[in-house]
Amino acid sequence: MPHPRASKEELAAAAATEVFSRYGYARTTMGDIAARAGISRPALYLLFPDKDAVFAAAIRRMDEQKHREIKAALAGLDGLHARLLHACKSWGCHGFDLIEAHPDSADLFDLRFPAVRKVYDNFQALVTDLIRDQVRSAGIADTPEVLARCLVFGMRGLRETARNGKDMGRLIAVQVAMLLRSIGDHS
Amino acid sequence: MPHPRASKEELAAAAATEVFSRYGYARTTMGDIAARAGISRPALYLLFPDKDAVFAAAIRRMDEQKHREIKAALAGLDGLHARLLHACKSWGCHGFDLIEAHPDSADLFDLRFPAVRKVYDNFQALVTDLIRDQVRSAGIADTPEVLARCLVFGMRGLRETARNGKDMGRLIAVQVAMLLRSIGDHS
DNA sequence: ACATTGACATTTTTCGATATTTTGTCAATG
DNA sequence: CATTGACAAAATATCGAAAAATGTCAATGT
Repeated sequence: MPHPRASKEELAAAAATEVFSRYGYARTTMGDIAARAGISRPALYLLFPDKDAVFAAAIRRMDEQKHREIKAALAGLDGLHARLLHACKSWGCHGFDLIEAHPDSADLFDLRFPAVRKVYDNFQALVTDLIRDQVRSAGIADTPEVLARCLVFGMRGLRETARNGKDMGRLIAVQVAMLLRSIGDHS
Repeated sequence: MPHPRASKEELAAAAATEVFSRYGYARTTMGDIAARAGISRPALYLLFPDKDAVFAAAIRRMDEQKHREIKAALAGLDGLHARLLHACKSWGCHGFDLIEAHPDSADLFDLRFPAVRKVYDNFQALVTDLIRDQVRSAGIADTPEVLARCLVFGMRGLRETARNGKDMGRLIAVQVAMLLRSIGDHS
């Protein structure tokens, strides 16, 4: 038997995701998470070594779910442009609405957390995979990785500058279009 | 007589630039600035209505000087690629070294200050002017303004992520190259 | 008259000492 | 053996007093 249908860690991480999303990192206690998970606080410490580990698990959980959503949607889309555009809009615009809704949850985007940095790295990897073939075939000097990284930079700067702005989708579209033109894609 | 060679406001702004650059916004007092300018604190209030106005003047001063530097250097460069690359590297890498050297001066980059937002807007305008002709002639759907904005977003995200990283110059170069390829420039 | 400033009231920030909360780890329990 | 009540250490919140900074004005000097 590989794993129960939902491991205890998974259940606790799910509870943590809810509480962290609602109150942010600083304002949620291990007691809150344990209560939401229906276990005692020491039991939570048996599942994770410390609060940071719970946080990392919650972030990873959210990230994995978002990537599953994106990849499922991508399967039904044709053309690099449509696929990249959907990935970026889904990740950048709608990806973290729940989190950003709460003003105290800005710490969920603090790059000082390794788990948060990994969210950006994962998205960069996703973009890299999407554009790799086109970059190779177009004979671009820069690698797909570094081009993807530039796009993520742009989306991060955009998020900082135009947080919750409603033209965020349009600006992401321009960034995507720029990247695609720069690698010779016209799909 | 239009203006004395250096108005009192200008002298005070120069003093403010020094002190703000060294200690950041929060940790410099009107007394510090007045002392540096060699005037009394009430005299400083005669020149500017409040601390924010002094801050705005200092930022504007720095920004204008950096733009003068960039434009002077641009006059000696040929080709859009060389010109845009120099502008971006100068602005993004070396532009605010002095300020960023001090760990307490992060507030100098806080977008909540209108004067700081204007720094980004001014740089966006500079980039827009540089690329306008090429964008027009290449028949790109997006405007030069919005393309320049994307580049500024990217540089802002880069600054957040890779603060003081020594590969910042290279990443800026990639962003510049991406933008130029996307508008069909190969200079 | 006019530019300048010492001195003041008000607001903001800092500080320190105390109380509360939270974390992480047991030995005890069922 | 899985679970938890209870504990010590550390972090954080609280709060009143002290210090500092802001913005203003009447007084000063030229």
